[in-house]
Amino acid sequence: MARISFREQVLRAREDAIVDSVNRLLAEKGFDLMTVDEVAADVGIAKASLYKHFPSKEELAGAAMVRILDRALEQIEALRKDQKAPPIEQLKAVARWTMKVQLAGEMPSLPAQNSSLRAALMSNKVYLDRLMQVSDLLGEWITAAQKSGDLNRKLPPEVILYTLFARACDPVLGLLKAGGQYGDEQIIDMLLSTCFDGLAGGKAAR
Amino acid sequence: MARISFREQVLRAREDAIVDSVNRLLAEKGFDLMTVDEVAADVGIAKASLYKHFPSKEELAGAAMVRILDRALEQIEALRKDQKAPPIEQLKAVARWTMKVQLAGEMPSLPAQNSSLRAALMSNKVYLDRLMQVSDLLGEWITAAQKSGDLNRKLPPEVILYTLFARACDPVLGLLKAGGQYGDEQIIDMLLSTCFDGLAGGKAAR
DNA sequence: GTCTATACACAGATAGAC
DNA sequence: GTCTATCTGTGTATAGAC
Repeated sequence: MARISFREQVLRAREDAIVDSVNRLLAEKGFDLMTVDEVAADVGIAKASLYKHFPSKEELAGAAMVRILDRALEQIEALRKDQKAPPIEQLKAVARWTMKVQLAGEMPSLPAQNSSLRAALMSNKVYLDRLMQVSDLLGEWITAAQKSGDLNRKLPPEVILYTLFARACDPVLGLLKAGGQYGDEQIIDMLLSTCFDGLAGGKAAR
Repeated sequence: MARISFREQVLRAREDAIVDSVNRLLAEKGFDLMTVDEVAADVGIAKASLYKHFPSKEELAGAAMVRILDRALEQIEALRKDQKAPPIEQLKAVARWTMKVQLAGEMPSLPAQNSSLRAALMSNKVYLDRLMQVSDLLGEWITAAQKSGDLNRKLPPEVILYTLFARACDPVLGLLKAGGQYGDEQIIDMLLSTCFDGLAGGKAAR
């Protein structure tokens, strides 16, 4: 491992703090409503200093996305080491983690519409790399679960993958949480049920 | 029915054209990225004229939402007259219609985060009224379908309702359409399957 | 009610001193 | 690399003539 100077450590720590703020603000207000001024204020530095670390608002968002994907990869790797569970359970565990993060207000979900943001992300190699890693790992579990019959064989794996990804920004989570009638675990259990067994109930309801 | 002057008819037609544009732009770029200038340009009138019809951007969005809810109510009423189908099939038909509208680029979905918009909608009586009407009608079908065992009895009706509403802004639709591998009907069939029977496949897969 | 022209606010990004 | 001060563009909303 390369040696890192003290100066660089401080720099890393600061950038980490920045990404922390961006992550939270992104989860709270979304990309369009988050302002760079807010980020700077939240970190406690001047806006111009922010721009020395990240060249644009889009890059800020990209860094936050890379980080959440890294956290996801950590989770996935940890699950892979506990080999005991079958693929379907691994997938449910990942989905559960995703929802937990969202309910905790730590899921930076981006609008699919903003074109400047999309362009920036699509040319962000690190982001694309992480996204592909996650997709590949989940893809393995998906095809395995389809082979064993735990997931519907008629569905293209792609569709299953997208559907799982979409759990990260499912508005139902927020609506139920805002309703205040259910605890986080309860909400997650219900949505896991609707996701894997459907509104009809599938295996579980009969 | 009240008599309507010619002048008023022209006014109505113009406002209809405005809401048309807002609806499409809202579906295309979302509330935050849609600008009033664009709307005006799209309708072909000056921005100041727009503001004579609607007092704010939020009201514009509200009008578009009222209209899509009215279209939904039309659909629902039409289905109610064809009494032949059981509640579960009625619900699927509504979900199918919702997805079709979204794929056609005519579903004005709003960000859950924008607070000024939320405030405006929550004090928009017409909007709230339509929303409640739709909720009530769907709620009847939901409880009936639960009674007959076609929908999971363990799920609170609220959760089912929200999940169905969420189909109107499901990002998976857009992703699959962008992929270009599947036709609209195919996409809708797959997502209807995952929605009601789950990723595991439920009744359908076995 | 429709227009042109403009006020006003604010956000992203930069300049330049330290 | 951090700051204060500023530039520049753009978006919502209005003024005021017709």
